[in-house]
Order: sequence, then structure tokens, then C-alpha cells
Amino acid sequence: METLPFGHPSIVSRIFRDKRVLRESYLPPTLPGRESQIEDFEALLSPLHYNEPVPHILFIGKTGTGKTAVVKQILARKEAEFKDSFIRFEYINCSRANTAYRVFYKLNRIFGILVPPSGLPFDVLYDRFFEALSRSKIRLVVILDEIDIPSKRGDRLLYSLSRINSELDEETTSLTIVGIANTVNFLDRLDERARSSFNPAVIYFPPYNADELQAILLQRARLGLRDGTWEEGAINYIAAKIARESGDARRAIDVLRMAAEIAEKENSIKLTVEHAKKAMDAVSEQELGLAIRSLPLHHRFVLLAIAKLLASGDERPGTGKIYRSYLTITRMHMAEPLTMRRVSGIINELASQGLIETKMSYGGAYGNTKVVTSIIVAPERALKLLGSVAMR
DNA sequence: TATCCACCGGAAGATGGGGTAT
DNA sequence: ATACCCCATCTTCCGGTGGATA
Repeated sequence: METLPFGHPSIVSRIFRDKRVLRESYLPPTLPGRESQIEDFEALLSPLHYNEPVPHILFIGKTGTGKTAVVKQILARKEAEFKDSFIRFEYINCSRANTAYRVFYKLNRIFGILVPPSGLPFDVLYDRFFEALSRSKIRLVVILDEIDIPSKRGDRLLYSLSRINSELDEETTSLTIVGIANTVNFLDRLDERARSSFNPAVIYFPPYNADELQAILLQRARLGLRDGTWEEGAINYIAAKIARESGDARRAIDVLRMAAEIAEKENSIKLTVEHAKKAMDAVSEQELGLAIRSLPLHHRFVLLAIAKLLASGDERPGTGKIYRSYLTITRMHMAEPLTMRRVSGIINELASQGLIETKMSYGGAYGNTKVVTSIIVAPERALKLLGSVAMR
């Protein structure tokens, strides 16, 4: 009986050496393909060694391009380096703390100040934090992951955070924002005031190409799978496929893990290209299934309308058509329909979640509309998945 | 070249539900 | 009890928009 590192005796796996290596939470020893970003980041942080303030920094890149991994790796290093100094790092994920209020709630907690989780005027939280920070005489580096989520009121967050510096004593105290954004045009969408006071140094994270994905997957396979249980061809296949469609490393690793699970379930000795092919679809399906469960009711209705239209042979249904189909669905479920403006917004939300793909269609005298070009899994499968969740 | 279609998407405001302070 | 705060979700309103058509 083999024992995994964390001590639980476990079922011996033929293929996996350590499954955790193929999960999202795992931070590998090196980050292939991100050498230049790491170098740039460290260079920007270097003033800390001379106890000088650091400019604001912004990471820009789509999901699965290594932004969070780079930050976490450098952070671990720097935190050890500056263990006994007046420099402090704080990581905040804005998908949890998704308003300016909640971010400042967390910032206050750094100094042991407990404010109510809601109800107070924002200025009160700001003032308390400012007082505590300027009294503390530390250099604070705040990492704001997924900073584009509070986009509407996010202007206020960035504006109030970045203007703090001008009121602090620069000799001893400063606040640096390290923002991590998924949307490429994040800066353009900020309002004037926020942009000019934030004004960060930008580090770009382009999607991974096939070679980089291959390096990433090889690293994971060597660490997480047993020797001789996988074909390099399978890895090349996944790398090439993902590079073409998104360059998303998280997804590539998901596919590798799924391929290994499938190979294992089939009692195969080796993970082959065939397993990788099956895993591509299986991951999409798993993703959709997971997403659907957390989708609000009317998002499900809209997705159902889209799946129905696509399944009935209508390629590229537009917003108007989708809305009409949505109306009959809400009637069937005796639900009050939302307006077309809102449904149009929901279609965009589904697209940015990666569940569907859309494209503008310019029809001249027939008008312009946004059309859905594809759904993440075959429409018939989508219908099945949607049918299996309660519509209420 | 002007027209016109079928939406697009920003702005602002309504609504309702979470809360605090006094 | 009253007055205030924050916030997510929708609605209402409305000025664009690109290219096929006349």
C-alpha cells in the first residue's frame, strides 16, 4: 500500500503519481514561458530593497495565462525575503471581495480593525484604514486579483486606493497596487480620475503558444504521473488543440488530468492520444454542467433558448430570435420575462464565461445583431444537461 | 448617396434587500 | 422607530451603427 505525502493511505493508482500536481491550486517550481514577466515584475519591485516606494503595477492577460501563478510565486519569495521588515504583502481576490467596501473591509483587518461587513458609509472605512496605515509606517503592497470584477464601482476602489499615496509620508509609508485583470481593455474602461491616479506599469501575459503549453504539460506529467504511463504524443495533441482555441493553460491541465482519469477508468496501461481526444469533450461538458448549476434562473432560460435554436439546425441565431424563444420558455414556466435589454446583457455574460461564442453580424438593411456562433458542448448535450436541472 | 433595419450598449434611475447608528 | 448607508439586478430611455438596398 502506497502512502501519499500528506499521509492518507490511498488506493494505488496505476497512472497518477500525485494528483494534486494536476489541480489548479498547485504551484509548480518553475513557470515555463513566463520568464520575462517574472523578470519585469521583480525589477519593478526592486525599490523595496532600498526602502523606496514601488509604482502601481497591472497584470493584463486572459484566464489561464499564468498571472496569478507568477504573483504567488514571487510573493512567496519576497515575503520570505522581507520577513522582518516594514514591508508587507496582502493578497485579495476581488471575486470574493467584489466591491470597494469589501476590499476596504479586508484592508482594515490587516491592522486588526474590525468594521461591520456592511452598513457604514464608505468614507468611514477609508478614513480608518488611512489612519492605521499612516500610523503603521509600513510599505504595503496589495495584490488585487480579478480586479475587473467590481468594474462598475471598481473605479471608486482604484481611485481611492491610489490617491492614498499622495497623502502619506513617502519616506516611510506607501501603498502599491498590483492589479490582475482578465479583460484586455481594462484600463480603457476606467474613468478619467481613476486612470490618472492609478496609472500603473503594465505587464502583459499573452496566451500560451503550443510550445509553451507543451512545456507546461510535460512538467506536470513528469511530476504528477508515473514514468512510462503517458505518450508524449497525447501531450502534444492537447498543447496544439488548446493553443489553437485559447492558449489557456488551466484548461490544458484540466484536459490532461481528465485524460489520465479516463485512461485509468479504461484500465489502460498508457495515456494515449485517444484518451486526450475524449478528455477535450469531457472537460467542456464538466465545465458546462458545473456552470449551469450556479447560473441564475433566467440565465438558464437564455442558455436553453440558445441550445434549442442551435439544436434545431439554426446556426447563428441572433438576439431577437433568442429573445422570442426565451419568451415562450418563460411562459411555459410561468415566469415573468425580463426585457430584451437585459437578455442581451445575459447573452454577453454567458459569452464572457466562455459557455457560448458570439460575433457581431452586420446585415446592412437587415440591421445589426449579435449572433451566437457556438456553444461549449454539442447543443443536444447542452439540452440534456439543462434538462437535468430544475428550472425554478 | 441617402436610407433604414434590428438591434447595440451607455446612462440613469427604480426596486428591494442587506445592514448600522442613535 | 427613524434615518441613513451599500449593493445587485432590472427597467427605461435613447443616441449609435455598418452595410444592403433603392
